[in-house]
This record gives sequence, structure tokens and C-alpha cells, in this order.
Amino acid sequence: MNEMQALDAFASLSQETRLRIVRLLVIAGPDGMPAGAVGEAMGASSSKISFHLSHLERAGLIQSRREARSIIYSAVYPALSGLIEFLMKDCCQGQCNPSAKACAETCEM
Amino acid sequence: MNEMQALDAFASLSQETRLRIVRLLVIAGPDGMPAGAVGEAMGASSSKISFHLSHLERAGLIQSRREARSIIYSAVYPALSGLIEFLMKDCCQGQCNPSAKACAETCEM
DNA sequence: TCCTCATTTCAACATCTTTTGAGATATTGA
DNA sequence: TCAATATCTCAAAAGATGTTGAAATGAGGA
Repeated sequence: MNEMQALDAFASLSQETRLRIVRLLVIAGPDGMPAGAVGEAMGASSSKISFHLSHLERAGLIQSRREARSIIYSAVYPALSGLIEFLMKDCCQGQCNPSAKACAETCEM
Repeated sequence: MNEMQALDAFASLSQETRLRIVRLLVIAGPDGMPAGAVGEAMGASSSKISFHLSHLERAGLIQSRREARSIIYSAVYPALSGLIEFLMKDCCQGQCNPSAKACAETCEM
């Protein structure tokens, strides 16, 4: 994960519809769900959903596969967890455990 | 961490200067550094830096304290690690370990 | 082949965000 | 109190992003 990828990922997650789509797909699990079902869950027009799904896919946070007439989207878990690692890299000049949770507990307060 | 806070946080991190400021402060550690030093490290004007520091502070990702003439900014580590927890909450309908890293390894691939 | 369903593309418009430069405010030491 | 330092505020201009509805694409089944 480099800076540019991180910027794209954070930009993708900073939009209400897209954040909800990611949450929905994270909860759905690795099997994912079709674009239409995502749109229905969001109550949004197909063009709106398509725009946001493409945005998320371009950012590498979700992936798609065709299955008959539907396109199935699913979360890319390593990309999500990679974000916090990018943020916390070299935390406290390496004086604390580089895992995010450990750092939050060790460095702060 | 609720949805609105997460949206603010992600929006804050989706801007190049701000992402670099956060990385700088994460590396700097809990003692933080003065606004002027952050500006110098970024090579940015004082008003630009002030705008981005305020943005990050409003989002809860950094905090400030006055020390003599300087205002010292530092990372709020729990807010950063809270982001990934927000993303991963209820992952795979609770069928996997809810820690981000475990989920990435368990659910995916 | 032709029709239908699922999804994507496009362009115009509206909205939100960032940058800039000038001026304002707050703190300290002489 | 005054001057110097550090930082913040503001409004205007520039730039980036999201929404809309109509039309296009692409796959599968009759």
C-alpha cells in the first residue's frame, strides 16, 4: 500500500453511499452480492450505484465477478486492513508495537 | 465511532497534505510537534497548514495543546485504530474473528 | 435470432472542497 | 506597553466530486 493507493481508498470511504456499500459487503462476507441487491439495499438508482461501485473497485476496496446476468461484488479484506497499517507504519519512530491496536494502547494516554 | 465520525475521518485522510500530516504526527509520537514545524516539513503556507490541521482536529484524528507561543499537534491513536474497527464490525455476519487482521486472513482467499 | 434483464456510460448541472493572500488574534520577552 | 513571533480567520477564485435521467451495452433464455 503506497500513498496514492491510500489516498484513493480514503477518498472512496469518505462518501456516505460508498461507506455503506463497503459495510454491506463486509457484512455479506466473501461471497458478496449482486450490484442490483446492493442498489436495492441502498435505495439508490442504478446509475448512482454503478458509479460508486466502480469507484470502490478502482480503489481496490471491492472486487467483482460476473455470474450469469449479475455482477457480484465483494469486499477485498486485505485492502481494508492495509489502510490502518499504512497509517500506523513507523508509529512513534518504531518504539511501540507496530500493530494498530497495540499502538493505540501503548503510545496514547 | 459512528458513521458520521467515520465519514469525517475518511474525508480528512483523503487529502494528500492531510494524510502526510497524520503520518508525520504518527511517526512523531505522543509528544507531537508544533504547527510551524509541521508546516515546514510540508513546505506549505501557514494558512494552508492551519486549514488542514483544523480539519484533522475537527475530525478527531489529531489534538492540540498550547505550549508557550506554539500550538503542539499530536495524533489521536485510538481514533485511527477505531476506523478499521468501524469498517470491519460485524464482518462476515460475525462468523470470523472481528479483529481486522484476523478477518483479512480468515475470510479472504 | 430477438427480447428481456442487469448493469454501465455519458453529459450537463449542482454542490462541495481547496488554495490564495491579506489581515486579525494571541502570547511572550524586552 | 511595545515589538516580535506563532498561528488563525476570512472571502474570493479555482478545482474536484456527486447526481440525474436517458441511452447504450452485454449476457442469457425463448
